[in-house]
Amino acid sequence: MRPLGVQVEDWLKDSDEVEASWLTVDLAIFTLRDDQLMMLLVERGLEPFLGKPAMPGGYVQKNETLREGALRELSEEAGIDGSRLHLEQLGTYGDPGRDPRGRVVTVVYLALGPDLPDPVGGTDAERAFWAPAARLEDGTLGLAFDHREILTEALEEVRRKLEYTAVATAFCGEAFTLTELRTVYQVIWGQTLDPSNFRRKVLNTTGFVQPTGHHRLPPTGRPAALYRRGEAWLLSPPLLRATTSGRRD
Amino acid sequence: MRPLGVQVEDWLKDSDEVEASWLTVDLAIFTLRDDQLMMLLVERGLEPFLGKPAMPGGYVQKNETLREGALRELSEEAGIDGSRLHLEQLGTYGDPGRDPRGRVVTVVYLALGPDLPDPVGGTDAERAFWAPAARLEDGTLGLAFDHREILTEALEEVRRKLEYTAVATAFCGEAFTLTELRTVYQVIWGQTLDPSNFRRKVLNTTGFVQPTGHHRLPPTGRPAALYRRGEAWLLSPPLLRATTSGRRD
DNA sequence: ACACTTATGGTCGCATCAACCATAACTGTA
DNA sequence: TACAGTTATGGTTGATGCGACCATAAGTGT
Repeated sequence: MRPLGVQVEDWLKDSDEVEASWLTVDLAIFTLRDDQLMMLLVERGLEPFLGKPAMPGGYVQKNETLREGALRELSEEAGIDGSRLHLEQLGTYGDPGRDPRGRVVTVVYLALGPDLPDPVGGTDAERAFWAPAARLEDGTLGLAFDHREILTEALEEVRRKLEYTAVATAFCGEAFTLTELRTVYQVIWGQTLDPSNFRRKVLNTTGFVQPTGHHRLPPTGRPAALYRRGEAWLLSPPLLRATTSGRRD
Repeated sequence: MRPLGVQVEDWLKDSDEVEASWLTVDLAIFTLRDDQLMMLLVERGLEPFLGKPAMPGGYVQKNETLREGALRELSEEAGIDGSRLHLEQLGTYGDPGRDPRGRVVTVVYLALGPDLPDPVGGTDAERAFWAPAARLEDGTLGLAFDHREILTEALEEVRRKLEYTAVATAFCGEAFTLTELRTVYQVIWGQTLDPSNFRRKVLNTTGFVQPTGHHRLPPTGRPAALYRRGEAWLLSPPLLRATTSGRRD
Protein backbone atom coordinates (compact mmCIF):
# COMPACT_ATOMS: atom_id res chain seq x y z
CA MET A 1 0.00 0.00 0.00
CA ARG A 2 1.44 3.29 -1.04
CA PRO A 3 0.96 6.11 1.40
CA LEU A 4 -0.84 9.18 0.29
CA GLY A 5 1.20 12.26 -0.28
CA VAL A 6 1.18 14.49 2.76
CA GLN A 7 0.56 17.56 0.68
CA VAL A 8 -3.01 16.46 0.20
CA GLU A 9 -3.73 16.49 3.90
CA ASP A 10 -2.56 20.04 4.24
CA TRP A 11 -5.52 21.26 2.30
CA LEU A 12 -8.14 19.43 4.26
CA LYS A 13 -9.99 21.49 6.77
CA ASP A 14 -12.45 19.10 8.33
CA SER A 15 -10.08 16.19 8.49
CA ASP A 16 -12.43 14.06 10.52
CA GLU A 17 -15.15 14.32 7.92
CA VAL A 18 -13.11 13.23 4.93
CA GLU A 19 -11.86 9.76 4.23
CA ALA A 20 -9.69 8.26 1.56
CA SER A 21 -11.42 5.82 -0.72
CA TRP A 22 -10.66 2.85 -2.87
CA LEU A 23 -11.07 3.23 -6.56
CA THR A 24 -12.14 0.37 -8.75
CA VAL A 25 -13.33 -0.04 -12.29
CA ASP A 26 -16.11 -2.46 -13.11
CA LEU A 27 -17.03 -3.58 -16.57
CA ALA A 28 -20.44 -4.10 -18.09
CA ILE A 29 -19.40 -6.21 -21.06
CA PHE A 30 -22.08 -7.04 -23.59
CA THR A 31 -22.03 -9.09 -26.72
CA LEU A 32 -24.47 -10.91 -28.96
CA ARG A 33 -24.44 -14.69 -29.00
CA ASP A 34 -27.11 -16.87 -30.55
CA ASP A 35 -29.39 -13.87 -30.99
CA GLN A 36 -29.24 -13.09 -27.31
CA LEU A 37 -27.71 -10.17 -25.47
CA MET A 38 -25.13 -11.64 -23.13
CA MET A 39 -23.18 -10.12 -20.27
CA LEU A 40 -19.83 -11.32 -19.03
CA LEU A 41 -19.71 -12.21 -15.35
CA VAL A 42 -17.16 -13.68 -13.00
CA GLU A 43 -17.83 -15.86 -10.02
CA ARG A 44 -16.36 -14.06 -7.06
CA GLY A 45 -13.43 -15.84 -5.43
CA LEU A 46 -13.29 -13.60 -2.38
CA GLU A 47 -15.56 -12.28 0.29
CA PRO A 48 -17.82 -10.44 0.24
CA PHE A 49 -20.33 -12.17 -1.99
CA LEU A 50 -18.02 -15.18 -2.39
CA GLY A 51 -19.30 -17.42 -5.15
CA LYS A 52 -21.81 -14.92 -6.44
CA PRO A 53 -21.66 -13.69 -10.01
CA ALA A 54 -20.41 -10.15 -10.43
CA MET A 55 -19.28 -7.84 -13.16
CA PRO A 56 -15.54 -8.13 -13.73
CA GLY A 57 -13.47 -5.35 -12.25
CA GLY A 58 -10.71 -4.48 -9.90
CA TYR A 59 -8.62 -1.80 -8.32
CA VAL A 60 -7.24 1.02 -10.39
CA GLN A 61 -3.49 0.97 -10.18
CA LYS A 62 -1.09 3.76 -9.64
CA ASN A 63 -0.23 5.79 -12.70
CA GLU A 64 -2.90 4.38 -14.94
CA THR A 65 -5.89 6.25 -16.27
CA LEU A 66 -9.39 5.03 -15.57
CA ARG A 67 -9.71 3.91 -19.16
CA GLU A 68 -6.40 2.07 -19.02
CA GLY A 69 -7.55 0.35 -15.87
CA ALA A 70 -10.70 -0.75 -17.61
CA LEU A 71 -8.71 -2.15 -20.51
CA ARG A 72 -6.38 -3.98 -18.13
CA GLU A 73 -9.23 -5.58 -16.22
CA LEU A 74 -10.84 -6.50 -19.49
CA SER A 75 -7.71 -8.43 -20.33
CA GLU A 76 -6.96 -9.86 -16.89
CA GLU A 77 -10.40 -10.85 -15.74
CA ALA A 78 -12.12 -11.55 -19.01
CA GLY A 79 -9.23 -12.51 -21.24
CA ILE A 80 -10.44 -10.05 -23.85
CA ASP A 81 -8.33 -7.70 -25.92
CA GLY A 82 -10.23 -4.51 -25.42
CA SER A 83 -8.44 -2.45 -28.02
CA ARG A 84 -11.06 -3.34 -30.62
CA LEU A 85 -14.04 -2.92 -28.34
CA HIS A 86 -16.24 0.06 -27.86
CA LEU A 87 -15.47 1.34 -24.38
CA GLU A 88 -17.31 4.18 -22.74
CA GLN A 89 -17.84 5.39 -19.22
CA LEU A 90 -21.28 4.63 -17.87
CA GLY A 91 -21.32 6.11 -14.40
CA THR A 92 -19.83 6.05 -10.96
CA TYR A 93 -21.22 4.34 -7.91
CA GLY A 94 -19.76 5.29 -4.60
CA ASP A 95 -22.43 5.45 -1.96
CA PRO A 96 -21.30 4.43 1.51
CA GLY A 97 -22.58 1.00 2.29
CA ARG A 98 -22.55 -0.34 -1.24
CA ASP A 99 -19.47 -2.33 -0.30
CA PRO A 100 -19.17 -3.79 3.20
CA ARG A 101 -15.44 -3.22 3.18
CA GLY A 102 -15.68 0.54 3.33
CA ARG A 103 -15.84 3.38 0.89
CA VAL A 104 -15.22 1.74 -2.44
CA VAL A 105 -15.96 3.90 -5.42
CA THR A 106 -16.36 2.13 -8.71
CA VAL A 107 -16.31 3.68 -12.12
CA VAL A 108 -18.33 1.52 -14.44
CA TYR A 109 -17.34 1.19 -18.07
CA LEU A 110 -19.58 -0.14 -20.77
CA ALA A 111 -17.78 -2.51 -23.17
CA LEU A 112 -19.47 -3.66 -26.34
CA GLY A 113 -18.14 -6.09 -28.88
CA PRO A 114 -19.04 -8.51 -31.64
CA ASP A 115 -19.66 -12.15 -30.82
CA LEU A 116 -16.89 -12.55 -28.28
CA PRO A 117 -15.29 -15.92 -27.52
CA ASP A 118 -15.69 -17.90 -24.32
CA PRO A 119 -13.26 -16.71 -21.69
CA VAL A 120 -10.17 -18.90 -21.67
CA GLY A 121 -8.66 -20.32 -18.52
CA GLY A 122 -5.18 -19.77 -17.22
CA THR A 123 -5.85 -16.42 -15.68
CA ASP A 124 -8.55 -14.91 -13.52
CA ALA A 125 -10.79 -15.43 -16.51
CA GLU A 126 -11.26 -19.08 -15.56
CA ARG A 127 -14.26 -18.21 -13.50
CA ALA A 128 -15.76 -15.98 -16.17
CA PHE A 129 -18.85 -16.89 -18.16
CA TRP A 130 -21.53 -15.38 -20.35
CA ALA A 131 -25.03 -14.92 -19.00
CA PRO A 132 -28.16 -13.75 -20.82
CA ALA A 133 -28.90 -10.15 -19.94
CA ALA A 134 -32.60 -10.97 -19.81
CA ARG A 135 -32.06 -13.37 -16.90
CA LEU A 136 -30.10 -10.75 -15.01
CA GLU A 137 -32.60 -8.00 -15.68
CA ASP A 138 -35.57 -9.99 -14.38
CA GLY A 139 -33.63 -11.19 -11.36
CA THR A 140 -33.59 -14.88 -12.24
CA LEU A 141 -29.85 -14.75 -11.79
CA GLY A 142 -28.72 -12.67 -8.81
CA LEU A 143 -25.67 -10.45 -8.78
CA ALA A 144 -23.25 -9.27 -6.12
CA PHE A 145 -23.12 -5.73 -4.74
CA ASP A 146 -25.39 -3.25 -6.52
CA HIS A 147 -24.56 -4.79 -9.85
CA ARG A 148 -28.14 -5.43 -10.86
CA GLU A 149 -28.95 -1.77 -10.52
CA ILE A 150 -25.91 -0.98 -12.61
CA LEU A 151 -26.97 -3.52 -15.21
CA THR A 152 -30.38 -1.91 -15.47
CA GLU A 153 -28.86 1.45 -16.19
CA ALA A 154 -26.40 -0.07 -18.64
CA LEU A 155 -29.19 -1.71 -20.60
CA GLU A 156 -31.21 1.45 -20.66
CA GLU A 157 -28.18 3.35 -21.90
CA VAL A 158 -27.49 0.87 -24.67
CA ARG A 159 -31.10 0.78 -25.82
CA ARG A 160 -31.27 4.53 -25.93
CA LYS A 161 -27.90 5.00 -27.60
CA LEU A 162 -28.93 2.62 -30.35
CA GLU A 163 -31.41 5.27 -31.39
CA TYR A 164 -29.20 8.24 -31.90
CA THR A 165 -25.68 6.90 -32.24
CA ALA A 166 -23.96 4.34 -34.45
CA VAL A 167 -23.12 2.21 -31.41
CA ALA A 168 -24.90 -0.78 -32.93
CA THR A 169 -21.92 -1.27 -35.20
CA ALA A 170 -19.87 -2.10 -32.11
CA PHE A 171 -21.75 -5.39 -31.92
CA CYS A 172 -20.82 -6.26 -35.49
CA GLY A 173 -17.49 -7.30 -36.92
CA GLU A 174 -15.32 -5.20 -39.18
CA ALA A 175 -17.61 -5.95 -42.12
CA PHE A 176 -21.27 -6.78 -41.67
CA THR A 177 -24.50 -7.13 -43.56
CA LEU A 178 -27.51 -4.94 -42.98
CA THR A 179 -29.35 -8.00 -41.70
CA GLU A 180 -26.72 -8.46 -39.02
CA LEU A 181 -27.04 -4.82 -38.06
CA ARG A 182 -30.80 -5.15 -37.98
CA THR A 183 -30.52 -8.19 -35.74
CA VAL A 184 -28.58 -6.09 -33.24
CA TYR A 185 -31.46 -3.66 -33.03
CA GLN A 186 -34.04 -6.42 -32.86
CA VAL A 187 -32.33 -8.31 -30.07
CA ILE A 188 -31.56 -5.32 -27.92
CA TRP A 189 -34.88 -3.59 -28.46
CA GLY A 190 -36.84 -6.83 -28.29
CA GLN A 191 -38.89 -6.03 -31.36
CA THR A 192 -38.83 -7.01 -35.01
CA LEU A 193 -38.08 -4.42 -37.66
CA ASP A 194 -39.10 -4.42 -41.27
CA PRO A 195 -36.00 -5.31 -43.33
CA SER A 196 -36.89 -3.00 -46.16
CA ASN A 197 -37.66 0.04 -44.06
CA PHE A 198 -34.61 -0.56 -41.86
CA ARG A 199 -32.39 -0.64 -44.90
CA ARG A 200 -33.78 2.58 -46.22
CA LYS A 201 -33.34 4.42 -42.94
CA VAL A 202 -29.80 3.22 -42.38
CA LEU A 203 -28.68 4.08 -45.89
CA ASN A 204 -30.36 7.47 -45.72
CA THR A 205 -28.54 8.36 -42.51
CA THR A 206 -25.36 9.92 -43.81
CA GLY A 207 -22.18 8.37 -42.47
CA PHE A 208 -23.80 5.50 -40.61
CA VAL A 209 -22.37 2.75 -42.83
CA GLN A 210 -20.40 2.61 -46.05
CA PRO A 211 -20.39 -0.23 -48.56
CA THR A 212 -17.25 -2.31 -48.90
CA GLY A 213 -18.15 -3.52 -52.38
CA HIS A 214 -17.91 -7.14 -51.27
CA HIS A 215 -20.65 -9.65 -50.65
CA ARG A 216 -21.21 -12.56 -48.32
CA LEU A 217 -22.94 -15.82 -49.16
CA PRO A 218 -25.42 -16.87 -46.49
CA PRO A 219 -26.16 -20.61 -46.00
CA THR A 220 -29.13 -20.07 -48.23
CA GLY A 221 -30.57 -17.10 -50.05
CA ARG A 222 -29.29 -14.18 -52.01
CA PRO A 223 -25.81 -12.85 -51.22
CA ALA A 224 -25.81 -9.83 -48.96
CA ALA A 225 -23.74 -6.70 -49.48
CA LEU A 226 -21.14 -5.99 -46.82
CA TYR A 227 -20.72 -2.67 -45.07
CA ARG A 228 -18.34 -1.17 -42.60
CA ARG A 229 -19.13 1.58 -40.15
CA GLY A 230 -19.01 5.15 -41.43
CA GLU A 231 -17.53 8.29 -39.92
CA ALA A 232 -20.68 9.51 -38.25
CA TRP A 233 -21.25 8.76 -34.61
CA LEU A 234 -24.37 10.76 -33.95
CA LEU A 235 -27.15 9.73 -36.28
CA SER A 236 -29.27 12.36 -37.93
CA PRO A 237 -31.97 11.58 -38.28
CA PRO A 238 -31.95 9.02 -35.46
CA LEU A 239 -33.48 5.57 -35.73
CA LEU A 240 -36.38 5.76 -33.36
CA ARG A 241 -38.13 2.89 -31.66
CA ALA A 242 -41.85 2.45 -31.72
CA THR A 243 -43.11 5.34 -29.63
CA THR A 244 -43.39 4.50 -25.96
CA SER A 245 -44.21 7.05 -23.34
CA GLY A 246 -40.91 7.86 -21.70
CA ARG A 247 -40.09 7.73 -18.02
CA ARG A 248 -37.77 9.67 -15.84
CA ASP A 249 -34.01 9.13 -15.84
CA MET B 1 -8.10 12.02 8.72
CA ARG B 2 -9.85 8.76 9.34
CA PRO B 3 -7.75 5.71 8.71
CA LEU B 4 -8.94 3.19 6.23
CA GLY B 5 -10.31 0.00 7.62
CA VAL B 6 -7.67 -2.66 7.70
CA GLN B 7 -10.01 -5.20 6.24
CA VAL B 8 -9.67 -3.59 2.87
CA GLU B 9 -5.96 -4.18 2.73
CA ASP B 10 -6.42 -7.86 3.31
CA TRP B 11 -7.96 -8.27 -0.08
CA LEU B 12 -5.26 -6.47 -1.97
CA LYS B 13 -2.77 -8.66 -3.74
CA ASP B 14 -0.49 -6.25 -5.49
CA SER B 15 -0.30 -3.79 -2.69
CA ASP B 16 2.43 -1.75 -4.27
CA GLU B 17 0.39 -1.13 -7.38
CA VAL B 18 -2.73 0.15 -5.69
CA GLU B 19 -3.13 3.48 -3.99
CA ALA B 20 -5.91 5.10 -2.07
CA SER B 21 -7.44 8.11 -3.71
CA TRP B 22 -9.24 11.28 -2.79
CA LEU B 23 -12.80 11.58 -3.82
CA THR B 24 -14.32 14.92 -4.72
CA VAL B 25 -17.48 16.12 -6.38
CA ASP B 26 -17.40 19.02 -8.77
CA LEU B 27 -20.42 20.86 -10.02
CA ALA B 28 -21.20 22.13 -13.48
CA ILE B 29 -23.95 24.56 -12.58
CA PHE B 30 -25.79 26.23 -15.43
CA THR B 31 -28.53 28.77 -15.53
CA LEU B 32 -29.96 31.30 -17.95
CA ARG B 33 -29.47 34.98 -17.26
CA ASP B 34 -30.18 37.75 -19.71
CA ASP B 35 -30.62 35.26 -22.52
CA GLN B 36 -27.18 33.82 -21.93
CA LEU B 37 -26.11 30.44 -20.65
CA MET B 38 -24.10 31.05 -17.52
CA MET B 39 -21.91 28.78 -15.44
CA LEU B 40 -21.14 29.23 -11.77
CA LEU B 41 -17.46 29.44 -10.92
CA VAL B 42 -15.44 30.09 -7.81
CA GLU B 43 -12.10 31.78 -7.60
CA ARG B 44 -9.75 29.31 -6.02
CA GLY B 45 -8.46 30.32 -2.61
CA LEU B 46 -5.83 27.61 -2.38
CA GLU B 47 -3.02 26.15 -4.39
CA PRO B 48 -2.91 24.71 -6.91
CA PHE B 49 -4.37 27.16 -9.41
CA LEU B 50 -4.74 29.82 -6.70
CA GLY B 51 -6.87 32.68 -7.98
CA LYS B 52 -8.00 30.82 -11.07
CA PRO B 53 -11.69 30.22 -11.71
CA ALA B 54 -12.86 26.68 -11.18
CA MET B 55 -16.05 24.74 -10.92
CA PRO B 56 -17.27 24.57 -7.33
CA GLY B 57 -16.63 21.31 -5.57
CA GLY B 58 -14.97 19.63 -2.66
CA TYR B 59 -14.24 16.44 -0.87
CA VAL B 60 -16.91 13.85 -0.34
CA GLN B 61 -17.42 13.31 3.34
CA LYS B 62 -17.75 10.15 5.28
CA ASN B 63 -21.18 8.60 5.28
CA GLU B 64 -22.65 10.75 2.57
CA THR B 65 -23.66 9.59 -0.87
CA LEU B 66 -22.14 11.18 -3.95
CA ARG B 67 -25.41 12.95 -4.64
CA GLU B 68 -25.62 14.21 -1.08
CA GLY B 69 -22.09 15.50 -1.39
CA ALA B 70 -23.02 17.34 -4.56
CA LEU B 71 -26.00 18.93 -2.82
CA ARG B 72 -23.87 19.94 0.13
CA GLU B 73 -21.25 21.58 -2.05
CA LEU B 74 -23.99 23.30 -3.97
CA SER B 75 -25.09 24.85 -0.73
CA GLU B 76 -21.69 25.53 0.81
CA GLU B 77 -19.78 26.81 -2.18
CA ALA B 78 -22.53 28.32 -4.24
CA GLY B 79 -25.10 29.22 -1.62
CA ILE B 80 -27.76 27.47 -3.66
CA ASP B 81 -30.51 25.24 -2.36
CA GLY B 82 -30.15 22.32 -4.68
CA SER B 83 -33.33 20.52 -3.71
CA ARG B 84 -35.24 22.24 -6.51
CA LEU B 85 -32.52 21.88 -9.11
CA HIS B 86 -32.08 19.20 -11.69
CA LEU B 87 -29.02 17.22 -10.61
CA GLU B 88 -27.51 14.43 -12.63
CA GLN B 89 -24.17 12.72 -12.79
CA LEU B 90 -22.11 13.73 -15.78
CA GLY B 91 -18.94 11.68 -15.56
CA THR B 92 -15.86 10.91 -13.54
CA TYR B 93 -12.39 12.22 -14.11
CA GLY B 94 -9.57 10.51 -12.32
CA ASP B 95 -6.54 10.29 -14.52
CA PRO B 96 -3.24 10.51 -12.69
CA GLY B 97 -1.72 13.92 -13.23
CA ARG B 98 -4.98 15.83 -13.52
CA ASP B 99 -4.34 17.13 -10.03
CA PRO B 100 -0.79 17.90 -8.92
CA ARG B 101 -1.58 16.80 -5.37
CA GLY B 102 -1.95 13.15 -6.24
CA ARG B 103 -4.71 10.84 -7.30
CA VAL B 104 -7.81 12.93 -6.95
CA VAL B 105 -10.90 11.46 -8.52
CA THR B 106 -13.75 13.81 -9.14
CA VAL B 107 -17.30 12.89 -9.88
CA VAL B 108 -18.87 15.71 -11.84
CA TYR B 109 -22.53 16.53 -11.41
CA LEU B 110 -24.55 18.63 -13.76
CA ALA B 111 -26.86 21.09 -11.99
CA LEU B 112 -29.44 23.03 -13.94
CA GLY B 113 -31.80 25.66 -12.61
CA PRO B 114 -33.94 28.63 -13.52
CA ASP B 115 -32.51 32.12 -13.35
CA LEU B 116 -30.49 31.66 -10.18
CA PRO B 117 -29.54 34.56 -7.95
CA ASP B 118 -26.11 35.99 -7.47
CA PRO B 119 -24.16 34.00 -4.90
CA VAL B 120 -24.41 35.67 -1.52
CA GLY B 121 -21.43 36.28 0.71
CA GLY B 122 -20.88 35.01 4.21
CA THR B 123 -19.75 31.57 3.21
CA ASP B 124 -17.38 30.11 0.66
CA ALA B 125 -19.79 31.47 -1.88
CA GLU B 126 -18.26 34.92 -1.54
CA ARG B 127 -15.80 34.15 -4.27
CA ALA B 128 -18.44 32.67 -6.55
CA PHE B 129 -19.66 34.36 -9.72
CA TRP B 130 -21.52 33.68 -12.92
CA ALA B 131 -19.61 33.50 -16.18
CA PRO B 132 -20.97 33.16 -19.73
CA ALA B 133 -20.51 29.59 -20.93
CA ALA B 134 -19.57 30.90 -24.37
CA ARG B 135 -16.50 32.65 -22.95
CA LEU B 136 -15.42 29.48 -21.22
CA GLU B 137 -16.00 27.31 -24.24
CA ASP B 138 -13.90 29.44 -26.57
CA GLY B 139 -11.16 29.78 -23.98
CA THR B 140 -11.47 33.52 -23.45
CA LEU B 141 -11.75 32.77 -19.76
CA GLY B 142 -9.37 30.06 -18.55
CA LEU B 143 -10.23 27.44 -15.97
CA ALA B 144 -8.26 25.47 -13.41
CA PHE B 145 -7.48 21.76 -13.68
CA ASP B 146 -9.13 19.98 -16.61
CA HIS B 147 -12.31 21.95 -16.06
CA ARG B 148 -12.52 23.30 -19.58
CA GLU B 149 -12.61 19.78 -20.96
CA ILE B 150 -15.32 18.93 -18.48
CA LEU B 151 -17.28 22.01 -19.48
CA THR B 152 -17.13 21.00 -23.11
CA GLU B 153 -18.61 17.62 -22.33
CA ALA B 154 -21.21 19.16 -20.08
CA LEU B 155 -22.36 21.54 -22.79
CA GLU B 156 -22.51 18.76 -25.34
CA GLU B 157 -24.57 16.69 -22.92
CA VAL B 158 -27.02 19.50 -22.24
CA ARG B 159 -27.44 20.33 -25.91
CA ARG B 160 -28.08 16.72 -26.76
CA LYS B 161 -30.41 16.08 -23.82
CA LEU B 162 -32.51 19.03 -24.85
CA GLU B 163 -33.46 17.00 -27.89
CA TYR B 164 -34.82 13.87 -26.33
CA THR B 165 -35.61 14.73 -22.72
CA ALA B 166 -37.69 17.36 -20.97
CA VAL B 167 -34.58 18.77 -19.31
CA ALA B 168 -35.28 22.22 -20.76
CA THR B 169 -37.96 22.66 -18.13
CA ALA B 170 -35.21 22.62 -15.51
CA PHE B 171 -34.19 26.07 -16.74
CA CYS B 172 -37.70 27.41 -16.26
CA GLY B 173 -39.56 28.22 -13.10
CA GLU B 174 -42.48 26.27 -11.72
CA ALA B 175 -44.80 27.84 -14.28
CA PHE B 176 -43.54 29.09 -17.60
CA THR B 177 -44.73 30.24 -21.00
CA LEU B 178 -43.92 28.46 -24.20
CA THR B 179 -41.88 31.45 -25.25
CA GLU B 180 -39.70 31.05 -22.19
CA LEU B 181 -39.24 27.38 -22.97
CA ARG B 182 -38.41 28.21 -26.55
CA THR B 183 -35.84 30.73 -25.38
CA VAL B 184 -34.09 27.97 -23.47
CA TYR B 185 -33.70 25.97 -26.65
CA GLN B 186 -32.65 29.00 -28.64
CA VAL B 187 -29.98 30.12 -26.21
CA ILE B 188 -28.48 26.69 -25.64
CA TRP B 189 -28.62 25.60 -29.24
CA GLY B 190 -27.63 29.01 -30.54
CA GLN B 191 -30.34 29.09 -33.17
CA THR B 192 -33.74 30.66 -33.54
CA LEU B 193 -36.84 28.50 -33.68
CA ASP B 194 -40.15 29.27 -35.27
CA PRO B 195 -42.59 30.05 -32.43
CA SER B 196 -45.52 28.43 -34.16
CA ASN B 197 -43.77 25.19 -35.07
CA PHE B 198 -42.14 24.97 -31.66
CA ARG B 199 -45.51 25.27 -29.97
CA ARG B 200 -47.02 22.54 -32.11
CA LYS B 201 -44.16 20.11 -31.45
CA VAL B 202 -44.13 20.70 -27.71
CA LEU B 203 -47.87 20.33 -27.35
CA ASN B 204 -47.92 17.22 -29.54
CA THR B 205 -45.27 15.54 -27.41
CA THR B 206 -47.36 13.80 -24.79
CA GLY B 207 -46.43 14.62 -21.23
CA PHE B 208 -43.88 17.31 -22.01
CA VAL B 209 -45.91 20.17 -20.51
CA GLN B 210 -49.36 20.60 -19.10
CA PRO B 211 -51.39 23.83 -19.02
CA THR B 212 -52.00 25.45 -15.66
CA GLY B 213 -55.04 27.40 -16.86
CA HIS B 214 -53.45 30.68 -15.85
CA HIS B 215 -51.95 33.39 -17.98
CA ARG B 216 -49.16 35.88 -17.65
CA LEU B 217 -49.15 39.45 -18.91
CA PRO B 218 -45.93 40.37 -20.70
CA PRO B 219 -44.75 44.02 -20.68
CA THR B 220 -46.42 44.31 -24.05
CA GLY B 221 -48.40 42.00 -26.24
CA ARG B 222 -50.96 39.29 -25.83
CA PRO B 223 -51.07 37.34 -22.55
CA ALA B 224 -49.32 34.00 -22.69
CA ALA B 225 -50.68 30.75 -21.32
CA LEU B 226 -48.70 29.23 -18.46
CA TYR B 227 -47.57 25.62 -18.34
CA ARG B 228 -45.85 23.38 -15.88
CA ARG B 229 -43.72 20.38 -16.71
CA GLY B 230 -45.51 17.11 -17.43
CA GLU B 231 -44.80 13.58 -16.28
CA ALA B 232 -42.78 12.53 -19.30
CA TRP B 233 -39.01 12.71 -19.13
CA LEU B 234 -38.09 11.08 -22.40
CA LEU B 235 -39.67 12.89 -25.30
CA SER B 236 -41.27 10.93 -28.06
CA PRO B 237 -40.98 12.13 -30.63
CA PRO B 238 -37.87 14.13 -29.72
CA LEU B 239 -37.33 17.77 -30.64
CA LEU B 240 -34.50 17.59 -33.11
CA ARG B 241 -32.10 20.33 -34.00
CA ALA B 242 -31.39 21.33 -37.56
CA THR B 243 -29.53 18.34 -38.96
CA THR B 244 -25.81 18.54 -38.47
CA SER B 245 -23.47 15.72 -39.29
CA GLY B 246 -22.63 14.16 -35.96
CA ARG B 247 -19.21 13.53 -34.56
CA ARG B 248 -17.80 10.92 -32.28
CA ASP B 249 -18.44 10.90 -28.52
C1' DA C 1 -37.57 -26.65 -63.74
C1' DC C 2 -39.06 -25.79 -59.30
C1' DA C 3 -39.59 -24.69 -54.44
C1' DC C 4 -37.30 -22.31 -50.78
C1' DT C 5 -34.77 -18.68 -48.64
C1' DT C 6 -32.80 -14.25 -47.99
C1' DA C 7 -31.59 -9.61 -49.89
C1' DT C 8 -33.00 -5.76 -52.15
C1' DG C 9 -36.06 -2.39 -54.32
C1' DG C 10 -40.44 0.07 -55.03
C1' DT C 11 -45.31 1.87 -54.06
C1' DC C 12 -48.81 4.21 -51.55
C1' DG C 13 -51.31 6.38 -47.96
C1' DC C 14 -50.53 8.82 -43.83
C1' DA C 15 -48.17 11.63 -40.53
C1' DT C 16 -44.92 15.13 -39.71
C1' DC C 17 -42.31 19.18 -40.63
C1' DA C 18 -40.63 23.76 -42.07
C1' DA C 19 -41.86 27.91 -44.04
C1' DC C 20 -45.24 30.97 -44.12
C1' DC C 21 -49.51 33.78 -43.39
C1' DA C 22 -53.40 35.24 -40.44
C1' DT C 23 -55.60 36.42 -36.32
C1' DA C 24 -56.10 37.38 -31.27
C1' DA C 25 -55.25 40.11 -27.34
C1' DC C 26 -52.90 43.09 -24.95
C1' DT C 27 -50.21 48.13 -24.55
C1' DG C 28 -49.42 52.83 -25.52
C1' DT C 29 -50.29 57.03 -28.27
C1' DA C 30 -52.63 60.37 -31.42
C1' DT D 1 -61.95 56.03 -30.38
C1' DA D 2 -58.72 54.78 -33.82
C1' DC D 3 -54.49 52.96 -34.72
C1' DA D 4 -49.76 51.31 -34.52
C1' DG D 5 -46.77 48.14 -32.04
C1' DT D 6 -45.92 43.76 -29.86
C1' DT D 7 -46.38 39.12 -28.55
C1' DA D 8 -49.14 34.79 -28.49
C1' DT D 9 -51.64 31.62 -30.93
C1' DG D 10 -53.70 29.22 -34.89
C1' DG D 11 -53.97 27.61 -39.71
C1' DT D 12 -52.28 26.41 -44.57
C1' DT D 13 -49.38 24.23 -47.84
C1' DG D 14 -45.89 21.76 -50.20
C1' DA D 15 -42.22 18.58 -49.32
C1' DT D 16 -40.35 14.94 -46.83
C1' DG D 17 -40.22 10.70 -44.01
C1' DC D 18 -42.17 6.58 -42.46
C1' DG D 19 -44.82 2.21 -41.91
C1' DA D 20 -47.20 -1.45 -44.16
C1' DC D 21 -47.02 -4.02 -47.95
C1' DC D 22 -45.82 -6.06 -52.48
C1' DA D 23 -42.42 -7.43 -56.07
C1' DT D 24 -38.14 -8.90 -57.76
C1' DA D 25 -33.24 -10.62 -57.53
C1' DA D 26 -29.97 -14.11 -56.59
C1' DG D 27 -28.43 -17.58 -54.32
C1' DT D 28 -29.48 -22.82 -52.34
C1' DG D 29 -31.05 -27.72 -52.80
C1' DT D 30 -34.31 -31.45 -55.04
